[in-house]
Amino acid sequence: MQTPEPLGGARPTSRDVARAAGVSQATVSLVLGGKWRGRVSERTAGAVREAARELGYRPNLAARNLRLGRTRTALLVVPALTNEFFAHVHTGAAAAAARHGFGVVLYPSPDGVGPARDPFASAQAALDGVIASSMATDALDAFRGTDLPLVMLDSDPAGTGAAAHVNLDVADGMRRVTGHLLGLGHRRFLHLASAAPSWTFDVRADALARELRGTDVRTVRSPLNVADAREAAERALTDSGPRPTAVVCDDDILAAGVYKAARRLGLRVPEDLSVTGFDDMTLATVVEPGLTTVRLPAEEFGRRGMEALLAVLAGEPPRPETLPVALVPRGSSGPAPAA
Amino acid sequence: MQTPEPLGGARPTSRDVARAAGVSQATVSLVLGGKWRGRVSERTAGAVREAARELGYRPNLAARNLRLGRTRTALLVVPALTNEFFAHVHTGAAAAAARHGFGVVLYPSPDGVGPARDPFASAQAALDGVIASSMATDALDAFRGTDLPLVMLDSDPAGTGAAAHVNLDVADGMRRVTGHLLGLGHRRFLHLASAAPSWTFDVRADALARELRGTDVRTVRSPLNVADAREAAERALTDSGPRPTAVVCDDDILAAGVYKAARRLGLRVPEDLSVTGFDDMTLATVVEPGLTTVRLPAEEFGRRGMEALLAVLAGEPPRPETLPVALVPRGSSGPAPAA
DNA sequence: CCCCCGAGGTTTTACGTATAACGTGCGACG
DNA sequence: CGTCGCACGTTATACGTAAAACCTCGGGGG
Repeated sequence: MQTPEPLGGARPTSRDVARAAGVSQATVSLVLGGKWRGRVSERTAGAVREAARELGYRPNLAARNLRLGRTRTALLVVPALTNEFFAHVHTGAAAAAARHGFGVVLYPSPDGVGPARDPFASAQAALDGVIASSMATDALDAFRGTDLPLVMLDSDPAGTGAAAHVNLDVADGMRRVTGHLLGLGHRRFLHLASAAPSWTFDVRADALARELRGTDVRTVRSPLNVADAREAAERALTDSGPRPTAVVCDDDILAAGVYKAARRLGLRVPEDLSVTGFDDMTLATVVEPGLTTVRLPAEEFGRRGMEALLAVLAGEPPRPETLPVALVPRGSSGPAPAA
Repeated sequence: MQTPEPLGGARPTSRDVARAAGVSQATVSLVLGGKWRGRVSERTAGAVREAARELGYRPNLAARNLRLGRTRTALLVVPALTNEFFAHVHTGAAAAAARHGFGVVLYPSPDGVGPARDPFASAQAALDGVIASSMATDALDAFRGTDLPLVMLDSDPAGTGAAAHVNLDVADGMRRVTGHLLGLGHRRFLHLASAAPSWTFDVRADALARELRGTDVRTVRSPLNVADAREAAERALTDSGPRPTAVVCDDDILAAGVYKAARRLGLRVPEDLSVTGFDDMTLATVVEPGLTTVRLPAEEFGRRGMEALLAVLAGEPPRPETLPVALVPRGSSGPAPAA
């Protein structure tokens, strides 16, 4: 009342609130921090809250972070948000973070536009911890030498210096895919694998090899985009030797490339060629026929990653987790063509 | 050398570096801040840098932010990153930010999982400014009363309290679409519009109405997902009256729904029904036939938004921009069926 | 009557950084 | 020969918050 809100002035500080409420800055901090029970009278607390509201007071996060030595901010390191899967991972992580008063900041992928030599330069926020996907290990090197707690998403528990791990059971996913196709009579396979190196793809390849032992399996690698995948698939389906009757893809986007290749070659899906994907993104329901694929719980994945990090920060022992996946049969997989 | 790096110790501060280099903390700050020319000798500067490297010194961002009163961090407010368009916007904004030593933090969408009542609670980082999409105006309300500089992406320059605007020329995009379809002989249209309220969709609707004056146009609204779009389209295509020969969609994802509806109804695209989208996301190249759509420069959009914010922060006058868009004709649009 | 205690605050300090203000020698110049 | 100024640093301070340590006053027990 005495001093009306300064018009062009800067943001009010806790001291301004204190002045307005006729108390000391410490009292403001106690009341607004919620630790005033038994230390400040109800009446005074009310006055402080009123003054804070009146002035539109917002605590200065930089000052708070400095004082407390922590920021309630986690860094999420993923290859690219334009990959729908990681967009969902982010959504889950951000939601879990928000529930605990945490924020999430993204580490821009190195294959993204900006070079961003120094990871901390782009992640301006001071950090409490890091969550990283196994598909972004190169970016992760930048964090060696940092004592930040690290949670790895889908990576080999051995070797990484991570404090905790959350994995997707992609081996089981691949087993379900191969089981499904074997049951449909397929014996000649093409494995369209991701060219990007990552533990998760190694696991898929191992599981596939183990399950399809004794059958005819060829492997081709492609970057994760439709054009390259189409080209790789077209080449593999036209070269010498008996043509595979099923193509198992490491990712839905690769499967979309196979659809394109099949159309060019005059092959019908699934009558002439069965196709399976991995991830179950929007894409899988949009293509015709719908894509048989493995549904990964992306949001849950991000959520668990964040919860694991919060647990580590709280000093709780890391409890390794592996999330189940599910086969989603759609129209792209059918009986193997007779001979 | 004297004091080896403390093993379980905390992060070294600039004072630790100063001690190790035998200088004062101020000198460390000067050298590492790059403002030492003419103030510190080459030899001393080298010693400081050496000591910093030795100790693995990282400046405390919270302290720096507090001291400088700014954070070099911007908030990006978008509906959902799982929408590929906004993932690209983020990529562009983050890249431009990184080039200027800025970081980007995302405001989790309100329709996302976490409620996140207080926007600043989830955006833990202190902020220098806000970039917001017109499709997230509801979330924006939370920032009223904040004196943070605001840049609006694709919104009406009038009315918003934004310091700058960057727009996409979606009216021109819609004109190109309608011109394309009119040229192919179409005279009966269905406009599958977004149910989400946003200036950008109003502009599209206005442009469409203006260009198609004198023809038969019906409008149906749908949320931005395949299932709802299919249902809406199927209903609109089967109700009474002469069937439209072309469906103009506000978004590629809606167009994917139309594909599904057409298949159900036994209509061929484009022979019986032409379909157009908007955005040109991955989806547009994956469907069969390829989707005729309007390409929006999403990454550039985000880049310009961030650059506009940086300009505002630098005190430069806001220069309104409108980015051009392009029609991408693919297989989904063909001549209107005879009669 | 004195001492202690609890309620209800206040004073003070520290977090780590950037920078304004302030020395301090030494060579040069009037 | 005084002193001016430059090269090279140092000392001191402020940013806004949280919280430990401290004060003050009134009442109750010994």
